[in-house]
Amino acid sequence: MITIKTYSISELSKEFGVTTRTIRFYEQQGLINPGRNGQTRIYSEKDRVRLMLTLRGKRLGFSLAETKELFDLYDSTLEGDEKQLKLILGILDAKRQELEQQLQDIIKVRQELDSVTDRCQKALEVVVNKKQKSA
Amino acid sequence: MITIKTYSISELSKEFGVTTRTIRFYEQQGLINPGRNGQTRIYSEKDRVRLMLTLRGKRLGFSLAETKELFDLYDSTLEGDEKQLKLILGILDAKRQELEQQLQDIIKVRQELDSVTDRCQKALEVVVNKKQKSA
DNA sequence: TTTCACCTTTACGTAAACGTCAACATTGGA
DNA sequence: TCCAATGTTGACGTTTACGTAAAGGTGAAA
Repeated sequence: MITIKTYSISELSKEFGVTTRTIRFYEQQGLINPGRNGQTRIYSEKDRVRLMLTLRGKRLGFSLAETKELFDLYDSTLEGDEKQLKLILGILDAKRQELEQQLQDIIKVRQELDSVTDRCQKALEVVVNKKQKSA
Repeated sequence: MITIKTYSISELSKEFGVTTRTIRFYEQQGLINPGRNGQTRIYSEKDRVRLMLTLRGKRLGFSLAETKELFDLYDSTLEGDEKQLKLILGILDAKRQELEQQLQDIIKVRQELDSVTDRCQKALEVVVNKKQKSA
């Protein structure tokens, strides 16, 4: 007998630190597609992964619509015709470029943070020195 | 005579591809602080840089409030006392961790994009092969 | 059996980040 | 002189991503 691991909404909510409202909202937006036991939602591993991916996208500033688009693309790769597949490849490439831009942004912001930290530490030294002298 | 480079709102709007409404909104939120010539706003290089940084932050999913916080931190490093400076250093560290998380996210999403691309290209090959055989 | 904890739907509320008028000032050219 | 471009301040509208009740079903434990 094969048993497939499933999750309740509160399990997922705890694991990822989001409210159940959020999870239901993502379903409403077509990002996840849990099964049902009567009225109650049952989440599969696939749902869990998609939730994870959705949250990861969010951290990168992806809108839910963008993430859904990627999910739909993923699903459609199995049945697309030539034209469709080439279109998908194009979109994927655009996303990759977006990510590259973000990577560059991160590097720059990191530099800026470092520079402010430096400046801050020097200001701190000055203050501490003054305190020592006055003591 | 020293001349300092200034910019009009439309110049900046064109350079960065945002509407003038957006620039005025950022001012209202305290992110930039242009001078005035009568009623008309005059933007300095500092304003231009801050606009650039704000937009960069946006691409990384920073809220305007967060970016403003960083600007305020930057400004306050020049006059902070010890306690204040240590607090700032703490906040900077938190931001750095956030950036690290984002970097990890980007790497993972990039992998996922690559994997979908792969899958897509293989599906494309299958389609193209079929076409050749039928020809 | 009642009291939880946990689940559900429906629906209105809200904060952020602008868009989109409206109505008006000012300024450099034809 | 007048007009088009560019600027200004409100102020209301819109989208996204949920928050927050309200009102109720369900199963297990006490």
